[in-house]
Amino acid sequence: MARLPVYLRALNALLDADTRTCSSEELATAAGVNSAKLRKDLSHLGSYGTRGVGYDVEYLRYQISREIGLTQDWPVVIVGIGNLGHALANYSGFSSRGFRTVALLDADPSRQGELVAGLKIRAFDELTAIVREHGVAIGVIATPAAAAQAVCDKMVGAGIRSILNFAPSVLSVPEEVDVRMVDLSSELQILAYHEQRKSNQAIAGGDGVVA
Amino acid sequence: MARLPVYLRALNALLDADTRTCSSEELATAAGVNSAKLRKDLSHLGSYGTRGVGYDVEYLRYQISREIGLTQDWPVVIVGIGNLGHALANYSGFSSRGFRTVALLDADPSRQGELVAGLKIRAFDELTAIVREHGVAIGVIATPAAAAQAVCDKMVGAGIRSILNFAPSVLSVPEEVDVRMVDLSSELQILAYHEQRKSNQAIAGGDGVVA
DNA sequence: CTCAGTTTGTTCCCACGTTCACAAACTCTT
DNA sequence: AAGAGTTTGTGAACGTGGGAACAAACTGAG
Repeated sequence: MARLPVYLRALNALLDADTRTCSSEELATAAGVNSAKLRKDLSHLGSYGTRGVGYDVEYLRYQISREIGLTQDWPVVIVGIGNLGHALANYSGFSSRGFRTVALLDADPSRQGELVAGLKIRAFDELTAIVREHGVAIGVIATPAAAAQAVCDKMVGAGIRSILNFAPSVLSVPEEVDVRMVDLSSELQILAYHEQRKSNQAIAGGDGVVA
Repeated sequence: MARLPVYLRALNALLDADTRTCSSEELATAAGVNSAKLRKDLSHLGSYGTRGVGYDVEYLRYQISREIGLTQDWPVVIVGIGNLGHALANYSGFSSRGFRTVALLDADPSRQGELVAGLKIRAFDELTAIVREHGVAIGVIATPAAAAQAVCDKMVGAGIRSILNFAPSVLSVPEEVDVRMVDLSSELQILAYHEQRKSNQAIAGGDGVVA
């Protein structure tokens, strides 16, 4: 379920505030969802709450971590060390949550050898060997759109089965491979769409369509 | 609709390949969706296709751009110029799609004055004045989680009504304000979740739960 | 002009996810 | 020990979104 990471974040925040137990209502508010939804989500993992009391924050946190798979080590490779790849390599949110960046790859020879976030940028050709050596299952694509499909194909060929794609390009992959797409400019466009509708409503008091 | 930007990308790709007209089937494949869904989405905008022929790529592209609001200018401010803010400021996908970054803001005085992507980093205090001056409606938050809500509140106070939040923190805003959240580590966690289930299936041939 | 072929726009149906509402279960006071 | 007060887990209604299928509309050939 895509909301588990949100719950996990909320639980971590509660732990930081030394909260030992919490109700579904509190946790739901912190996570920004309905409390019934939260309870149903959690009940799919098992009965980790106590009626009349609530949830033990530490215990629930561990159970969700385990469910997501954060109790194990996830080696990750990042391909495409431009501005975005650079930022991702330095992003503390990855390493602090059980993800370990084992290699940074770039096709541009002039960048290879450069030190980013304590790792030397290596040649894209080394991908297969690195995946084999570290047992990498997750790959991050931060290349331009034109290169994304080729990088993806090589990742799949090397055995990677989960891909996080930041390139604005639809990837075609075998069925057993998961792709999650993060398109930064799409997000802005969606905001602009809603913003425009809000403006039109303010002006026309309607849907902005002139008959 | 959240899929319009995807369609727009696909149409741009078709235009680059000098395609004048396309069927819903082609466009749907390029966008990675079902053709019936695509037709239904497009029909919400109006009847821009011709039965027996298909859609005029250029015309449809313009109509979608107009619907999203890309025919107008969208000034944007980015707050928090760390690794990620830096990458966003340099990200060509924003400027090439009608979004104009008018200011970069950071609370850290030692960074202020620094030149990033042709813009000088300015003090966070200047936010309200900048929003007023440029008519900014969209704000991007790329600060640490701890600062996000305060930045958000100041944005809302200054009149910003659409916020793109990269900080891993749930923002509370008035109803009329839109927030889109992009949580990079959540994306990785969702991948890890699926990856773990795939591994368990491969080993146990079941759901991985031991009775 | 007519008819076969093609493709859009739309209707109908289904499945999923969300929410409400309530029973089961726990705590604490008296 | 019993009852009042909480809070979880879940069953049932509801709404939304997706997909198949079909009618309407266009093209082109004969």
